[in-house]
Amino acid sequence: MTKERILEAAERLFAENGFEGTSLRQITAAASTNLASVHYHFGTKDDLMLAVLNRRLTPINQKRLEMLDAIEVHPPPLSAILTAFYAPVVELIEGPGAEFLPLFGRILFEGGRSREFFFQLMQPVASRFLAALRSALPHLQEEELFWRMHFTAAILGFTMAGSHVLAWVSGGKCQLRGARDITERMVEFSAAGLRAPVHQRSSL
Amino acid sequence: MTKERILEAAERLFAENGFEGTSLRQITAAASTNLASVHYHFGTKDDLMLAVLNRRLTPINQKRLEMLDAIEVHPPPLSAILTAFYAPVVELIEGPGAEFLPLFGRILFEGGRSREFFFQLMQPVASRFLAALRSALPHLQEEELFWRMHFTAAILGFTMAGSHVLAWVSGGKCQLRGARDITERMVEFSAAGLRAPVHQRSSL
DNA sequence: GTCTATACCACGATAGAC
DNA sequence: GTCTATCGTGGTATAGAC
Repeated sequence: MTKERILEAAERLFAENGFEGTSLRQITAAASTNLASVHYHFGTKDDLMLAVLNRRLTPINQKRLEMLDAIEVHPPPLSAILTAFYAPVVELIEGPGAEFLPLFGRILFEGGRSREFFFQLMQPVASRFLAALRSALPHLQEEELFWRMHFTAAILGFTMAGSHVLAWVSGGKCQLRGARDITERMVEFSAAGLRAPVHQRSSL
Repeated sequence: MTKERILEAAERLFAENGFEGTSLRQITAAASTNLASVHYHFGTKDDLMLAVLNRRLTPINQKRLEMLDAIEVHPPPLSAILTAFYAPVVELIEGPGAEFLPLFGRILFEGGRSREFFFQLMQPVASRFLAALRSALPHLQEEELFWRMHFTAAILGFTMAGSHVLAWVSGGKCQLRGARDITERMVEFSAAGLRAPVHQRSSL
């Protein structure tokens, strides 16, 4: 299927060179098709980007909600909530979706329509997880919870999108092992951060 | 000074639209000069980007090392180390460097020469801070320390580069207050994460 | 040092044959 | 559905007057 090949090539090239940094000519060459086929199947370059994003993110978000619903302890333990949030993304590194990962963080910074669309796809996930976190951390004020949820997302985004950062920080000594290992490290760190005692704020 | 005006305009536009997404024509128009002056003062578009990066990052890193050296308690407390790492960046939000912040994270994801250059500028800072963290957290294995330093950097990068993420997570309810407030929240969260107990890893 | 003018090329998009 | 051919725009970079 031509459409599928275009999606595959676009995913890889957008991840490598960014949206503006990738031309439709590169994409169609990599997909062994012609320039016009992109417009036939997707409309514009923008729409192609949204299709690439949607193809990976929708199944991930479904899995996240399934994992959240599958937690049987009530109120759900913090580590289970975080695992449900992290694991479906981290698992991509072991499968065919690995090409997508650098895009994951990039979209948040590149702005444009893809960022809006990203947030739109994330909305049901965000509200469900915020509710779960609220029940696991009832003592946290709403604003504090937002900040800490933000930090929690940061850890995922940076780790997935920027493996080169880790490679550099560690001087190459630190490599990505299995998805389980990474998820555990992220859950450990962010669970502790979410549970950190809140000091009084010094300034307004 | 034409050179200064170009740097100013380039910083803002790169931050808004990315490197590939910004044209020299946009930059020279915003700087009220002509297309050729960029090549006269900086050489290529690439070199201009490096100049923009260097102008902000070098003073920040100097201040970081000064703050680290100024800690008088030994071994240095974790919160003081983290404050020295975070504060010089966060303080930009209150000054003229605020335009630069979105670039900060973007560079890590956009790749290219600017990322290499970024790491090069960060190298002395990274080794000094890793040493300080090692002395504050002597029980952590080297690999664990690298991961957690990575998460610590993630929190800074995401918060600085992606204020829209926080705005969205909170539905606009959560706004950026002063630099002190933000730094404290980041220090609290990451200090707890760095101190989290290490469980045995399940997989290799 | 700073400008105008322009060379030259790659871009996204489209029309129309097959 | 897929192709070739082409349009118009805007990209980086440069030559040469002032």
